[in-house]
Amino acid sequence: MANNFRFKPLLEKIKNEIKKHGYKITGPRLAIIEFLIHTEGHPDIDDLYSEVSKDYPGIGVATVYRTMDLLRQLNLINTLELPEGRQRYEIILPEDHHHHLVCMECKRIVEFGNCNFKHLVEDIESSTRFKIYSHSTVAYGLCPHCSASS
Amino acid sequence: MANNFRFKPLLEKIKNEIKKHGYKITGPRLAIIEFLIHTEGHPDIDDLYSEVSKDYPGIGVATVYRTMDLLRQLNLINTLELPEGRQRYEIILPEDHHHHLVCMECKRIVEFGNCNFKHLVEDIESSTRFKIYSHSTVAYGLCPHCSASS
DNA sequence: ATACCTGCAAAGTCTTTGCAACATG
DNA sequence: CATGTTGCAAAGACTTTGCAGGTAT
Repeated sequence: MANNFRFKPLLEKIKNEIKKHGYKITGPRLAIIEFLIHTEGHPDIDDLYSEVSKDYPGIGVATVYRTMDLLRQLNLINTLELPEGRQRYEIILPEDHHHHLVCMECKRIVEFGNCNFKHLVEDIESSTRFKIYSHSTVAYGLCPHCSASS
Repeated sequence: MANNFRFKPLLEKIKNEIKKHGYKITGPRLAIIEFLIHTEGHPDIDDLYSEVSKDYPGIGVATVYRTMDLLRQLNLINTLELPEGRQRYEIILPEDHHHHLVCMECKRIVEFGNCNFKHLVEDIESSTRFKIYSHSTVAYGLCPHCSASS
C-alpha cells in the first residue's frame, strides 16, 4: 500500500486522542480508522459501511455514523460538503492543507495543494470583523477524461 | 427595500430564462423568485416554504423543491453547501462573485468579496489537467459578537 | 466494576415521486 | 388545447435514538 509509511504513527496518534478523551478503542472503531488511513478516496457513509464490513462483518450502520461523529468531534477527520446531499470524509494528515476539485461529469474527486487563501485572511478579518479559523474550497470542472469526451 | 433597484431587471431576466427553456411562469414560481430577489439571507427549503406561504398560501413543499431544482438547472441560483446537512440558496446577481463566512457559534452567514482564486486556476489546471468552471469557498470562524462573548 | 459501546429496529427528518386536477402560453 | 405545473399523500432515502446485552479499561 502506497501510504503504508504514514500508517503507524498516525494510527497511534488517533488512538491516543480517543483514549485521552475517555473513549475506548474498539473493534469497529479500529476497522473504520484503518480503512480511512489506507484509502486514497473520499468515502461516504455507505462506502465506509460496505468496505469496513469486509474486515468487520456485522458492524451496524449506526456505529459508522457514531464513529464518524466522534472522529469529527476530535478533529481527526474532515468532512467534505459536496452538492450530492451527503457527506464524504477524509482523515486529517498533519501538514497537509489541500482542497478539492470535483468533476461535474463523473464525480471524480481530486485534491490540489495550491492555496493562497492565507493571504486574504487579514483582509477579510478586517473587513468583516470575523476571526477566521478554517476554510474550504471546492472547484468544479471537467476531469481530463470527461473533458476529452465531450 | 434596500435592494429594490435590482428587482425589475433581474426579475425580467429570470422570467425570460424560464420561458426561453419552455417552462412556464406560474404563481408559486413567481412568489419564490421574488422572495429570493428581495431577501438578504440564505434561506433553506424550510425558510422558503414558510416565507413564501405568506404571499402564496397553499403552496406545497414539493413545489418549492421543484422550483429550486429548476432555478439551479438554469443557473439562476447558487447552492451553499454548509455542514448543516441541508442546502441554502441565493439568487445569482450579475457581476457579484463572492464567498461565505460562517460563524461557528451562531451560524450567521456573511459574504465576502475578496477572492484571488483566479490566479490559481492555471496552476491547478496544468497540474491536474482539469478544466475548471467554478469554485466555492467557505470560511469558518467567529463573528464579532460571538468572538467577543467567548 | 463501571463506564462506554454495539447492533438492532423503530422513529425521525428530509426529499422525491405518482397522480389527478389545473393553469399557462 | 397541448404541455407543463401544482398540491397532496405516499414512498424513498438518509440519519438518529432507545435499549438490552456486550466490552474495554
